[in-house]
Amino acid sequence: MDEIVFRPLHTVACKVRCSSCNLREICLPVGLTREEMAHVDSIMVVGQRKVARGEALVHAGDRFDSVFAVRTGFFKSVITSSPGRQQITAFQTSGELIGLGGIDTGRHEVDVVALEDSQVCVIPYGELEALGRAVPSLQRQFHRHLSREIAADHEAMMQLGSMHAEERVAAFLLNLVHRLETRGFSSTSVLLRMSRDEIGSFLGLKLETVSRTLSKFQTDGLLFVRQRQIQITDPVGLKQVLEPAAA
Amino acid sequence: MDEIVFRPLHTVACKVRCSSCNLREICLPVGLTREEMAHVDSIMVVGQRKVARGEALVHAGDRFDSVFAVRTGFFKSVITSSPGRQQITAFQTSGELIGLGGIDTGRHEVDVVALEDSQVCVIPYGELEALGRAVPSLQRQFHRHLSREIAADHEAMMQLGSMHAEERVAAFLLNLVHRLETRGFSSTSVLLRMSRDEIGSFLGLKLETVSRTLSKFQTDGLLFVRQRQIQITDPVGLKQVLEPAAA
DNA sequence: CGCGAACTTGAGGCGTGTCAACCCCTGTGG
DNA sequence: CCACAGGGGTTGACACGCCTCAAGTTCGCG
Repeated sequence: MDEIVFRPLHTVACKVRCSSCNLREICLPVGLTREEMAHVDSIMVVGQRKVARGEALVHAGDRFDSVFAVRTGFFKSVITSSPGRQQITAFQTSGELIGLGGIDTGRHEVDVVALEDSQVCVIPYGELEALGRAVPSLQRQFHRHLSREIAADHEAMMQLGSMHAEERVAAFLLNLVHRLETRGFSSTSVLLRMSRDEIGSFLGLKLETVSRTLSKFQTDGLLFVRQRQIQITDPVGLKQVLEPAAA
Repeated sequence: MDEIVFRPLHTVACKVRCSSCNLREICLPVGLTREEMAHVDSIMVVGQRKVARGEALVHAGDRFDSVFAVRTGFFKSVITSSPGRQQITAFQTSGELIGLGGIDTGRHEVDVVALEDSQVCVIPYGELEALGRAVPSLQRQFHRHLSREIAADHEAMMQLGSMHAEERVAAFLLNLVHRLETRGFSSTSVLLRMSRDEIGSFLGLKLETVSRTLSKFQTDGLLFVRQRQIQITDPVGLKQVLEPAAA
């Protein structure tokens, strides 16, 4: 009811430059030369958008015309088929691209919701395509991002299809911590941005099972849990949860 | 022990032309004009390769330098993490691309195995990239294929994460039949190319559960099963398995 | 300070996994 | 042409992991 009313609903027409972004080593333009990045900056109009916690960045069914790169914050992508049936397909954080599943049909296939106040770059897909033709290494990086999402989805399928609850939760935590570590955060301490229910939706488990599993890990001395704050005390032990029969 | 010995292990250096391929309306070059397709034919060296039933097209860890388009036959893509833990991530048939998950790392992440004697086009990735720059609509189609795989993986995650056994099997059959229908096959009759065990691996179920579920569908009058031959007698009923509470 | 949402923990039920026996189909060799 | 072997498929009995339902606690936010 307050400031939300005044915030524009769509893209802020404020130009953002990749070359001066602190995510340039993680995000779309990884590995571009200074000149290439300057070229990208000069041609591609990248807008910026803020999304408040709980708000949707895109809705399923929306026309697809841009991909989004997370600058700051945390998002979930949720697919809904039959009413009531929902599945979180990914959690995205800084430097990760959102909306890639919509290129094919021209419509977004997921709802994307901010889990905390966040900021994204809005990258018009048409411009990205055109610029990819002019800057091969940008094209290459875009393809790598698409491919990375495919490989990540396969890993998620592996977890959903062939792991027990403890293994799924362990894999989830290790994956999350690893991604955060790449971004300069602690490798042993995480503040979860998502609820137990959301973790469960991603892992194909109920929230109670997630909660119980975290409690068990604490009992087993692998980590400390206090609500959404997690401190991993035995990273090796946590990895061993994934090894079927350790020596 | 017979002719297999004489079949070259790698790509047959035989040029294949997209323009004269009967899959051109389904495969990578969908929607290209006659001129564009001629251009593609003249530049891109697409090899061909035969893969016998049970043989691997690629192994996980292999250097990635080509994507493959299925011409004829059927494949499974299997990801293996910890020894013993396996997950089939997809079944591919004619017109579908294989190996897209390997672009990012430069190594294939899956084993791809033929489920019947098959033929693929070998599309060198470097050439595809270059040609995409020259032919925008080819680039667009390639992106759409990448995006389609992402969306398909999300659908698979939805099945694995939030459906019961009956729903998964029904969704699997409907998806399979739909894809085959697009290729001109019957929408009610399928000859499964994969074993119960392989279906189970894809769906996150045990082979016994797959078998039981198919039997139950038969008892319920939705279909006839005889080994790998399936005749869908009540397509509407089968779809209703996916609707939580039908009227 | 108090309400509601999120989380934890317990008890019991159900769906799918496990283990095992049997059947069917195919291919092979006598 | 039949016997046999073997892999794939079916079916049953039972076990167990996760879900369901429910009560109680903690935390965050207005």
